[in-house]
Formats: sequence, structure tokens, C-alpha cells
Amino acid sequence: MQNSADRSRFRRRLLDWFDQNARDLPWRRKKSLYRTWVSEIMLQQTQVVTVVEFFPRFIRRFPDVPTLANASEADVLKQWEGLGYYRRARQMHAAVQVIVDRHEGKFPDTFDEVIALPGIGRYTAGAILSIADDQPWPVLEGNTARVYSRLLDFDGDVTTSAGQQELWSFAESLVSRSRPGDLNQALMELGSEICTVRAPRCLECPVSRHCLAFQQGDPQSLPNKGTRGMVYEDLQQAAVVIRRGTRVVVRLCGPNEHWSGLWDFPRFTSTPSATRAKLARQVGDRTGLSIRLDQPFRQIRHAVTRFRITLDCYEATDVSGRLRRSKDLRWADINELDDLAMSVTGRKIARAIQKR
DNA sequence: CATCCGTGGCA
DNA sequence: TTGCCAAGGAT
Repeated sequence: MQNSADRSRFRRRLLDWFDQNARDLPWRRKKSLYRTWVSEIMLQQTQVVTVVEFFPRFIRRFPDVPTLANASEADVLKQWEGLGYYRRARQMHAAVQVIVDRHEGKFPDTFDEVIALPGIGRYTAGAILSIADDQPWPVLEGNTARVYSRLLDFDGDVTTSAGQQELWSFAESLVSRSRPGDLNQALMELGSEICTVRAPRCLECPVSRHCLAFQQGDPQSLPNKGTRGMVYEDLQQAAVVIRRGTRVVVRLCGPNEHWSGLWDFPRFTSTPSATRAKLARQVGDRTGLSIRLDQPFRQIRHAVTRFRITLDCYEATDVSGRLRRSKDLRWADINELDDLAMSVTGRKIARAIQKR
């Protein structure tokens, strides 16, 4: 694909494939800038099948810029519950205030204005403007990095800035004035359906004749993502449901911990041999309450980022004393827990105690 | 440039 | 069970 005639044929073949196979999927209907923004933020590091479940509900609740701008951050986080990367929701809430203040409540349509919004980088800005407004901006993300690497038979490390630069340059050379949004979506669709991580289906690929890795290399071995492996750390934790009547103590996670902005049950680092007496002391130190702990009623294993957490869930009885006055600590009625944004594990615990 | 941030699906 | 990965961005 050195010359523009090659690239032109490549675009035509890819768009033909796109038109025949995937054009009418419901989640890909033409959307406004606002809706494309919402879906692109949701799609960051998140699979389409997951977004399909959340997007309609979010749009029903926040159909336009003014509605989202008038909502509280807590409302937005509640709608985001279960989707992960909750920073995205808080950044959207911040961005929509900027849209009201600086853009008269209308989602901006220039690259510089869009990328200046919190939570939007080069990929997302280009995706929004090409898909919703047919502007010729290139895209580079997981799928296209794989597609581009294979088309070019590029075996450099794509996680380095040099590798990224190489792939962005190629993306720029591909995009044209004709249907840039469809082209970008076709490239990503190709990556997710045909040019897959494992066992790419090259024989079904509409552009295999343009693919150097298919002709002379090993598509499956690309892209080269370097050699750094994830280093996992096992954590032992305890969560405590402090209950008095129909109310329980909940805690708002702070800026420097997991699930920042979400509610959780008081949680402590623990050890396999930690005694319930010691845990009760920790609860006292943090909440000011004097408690006694029952046997753990449930153990939950979950992974978050690089941590693998084993979480023992306790219920406290014989609660006495007064809950420490603090912005991030309060009593909540058990039925009220449904209105709070919680992490998946927090929600599991909430459901468990609601069942009793 | 490395690390952080969630969750679920897959082999 | 374990590791890998997904329509990334901010720091």
C-alpha cells in the first residue's frame, strides 16, 4: 500500500465488505455528536456487547446535553454502575459542564475543542467527529493497531511511542474525504470480526491481498506488544457490614483508592490468620463504633487492575457507640443501597444482606 | 515512559 | 485456575 491507488482500492474493498455485512447493526445507527460521544466513552477498553446493554439505558436517562449537565455526578455514576473505569463517568460529568459553559450547551464539532474535553484523547476525538460528522480524522486503538500492524507486517513494538507514531502515520494515510466515519468503523469491525487476536480468518478477509503479513509473514504473531507481563499481587481483605436495625454503615471511596466516588462497605486489609478481634479493633478505629463480629458469611474473589483480592465478608452485631462524623461515612437504609453507586463486589454484598 | 483505572469473557 | 484482552486517557 505504498501508493494512493492501492489505498483507494483498499478503501473500496473494505467499505463494500462493511456495507454487505455489518451496516445495519442497531448499535451503529447514525447518531448525534452527543450520543456518539457517550458511546465512544463507554467503548473505551470495553467490549461492544457490554456497551449495548448500558448505552440505551444511559441515553433514556440522559437524552441530551442539558439533561446530563443538570444531573448530579452521583446520578451519572449510578448509571455507570457495573461498567467499570468509573473515572470515565466523572470526566463526562465534568466535560458536560464545559460544554454548557463554553459551547452554549452544544457538543463542539472541531477537533481542538473536542480533544480539550476531559476524558477525550486523540482516538476518541477522531472517532466522534468521523463517525458523527464525517470529518476525515484517523483512528488508532486496539483493533486498528492489530489491523495496521498486519497490513504493514510491522513487527516493531507497538506499545512504544515510536511504534504508535508509525501506526498513526499509517492511519493518516488511509483516511480520506469519502465516508471517513464508515471507513473507521469498518477498520475496527474488521479487527474484531476477521483480523482477530488469535486465529485470524484471513481467507474471509476482504483486504487480504493488501496484507503484507498475510503474504509474507505470520499475521497471528502481530502486533508485537513487547515483553512486559502483568505482575499480579494477591490481597487479603475483609469487608464489614455494620448493621443496626434496617440500617448499615457505608463508606465513600476516596480519590486515591479503588472505586473512587463509589460507595462500599468498610473494607480492611487482612491476613489469612487475622483474628476477628483485631478486625473489630480496626473497625472501631475507623468508624468510632464498638462492634462484635460473627463468622464471615461469604468469601468473594475478584480481580481489579493488577490485584487479585480475596474478600471475607463479615456482619457485625452488638453495635454500640456513635458513628464518627465524616463526609465519607454514613448510615444507609438497606433498601436505599439500591440508589447508591457501588462496585460489583459492593453490590454483591448489598444483595446478600437484602436477601436475609 | 510506566502505571493506574473495572469488569467480563475466553481458551 | 490463570493469564490475556477489550472502540484509552491521564498522570
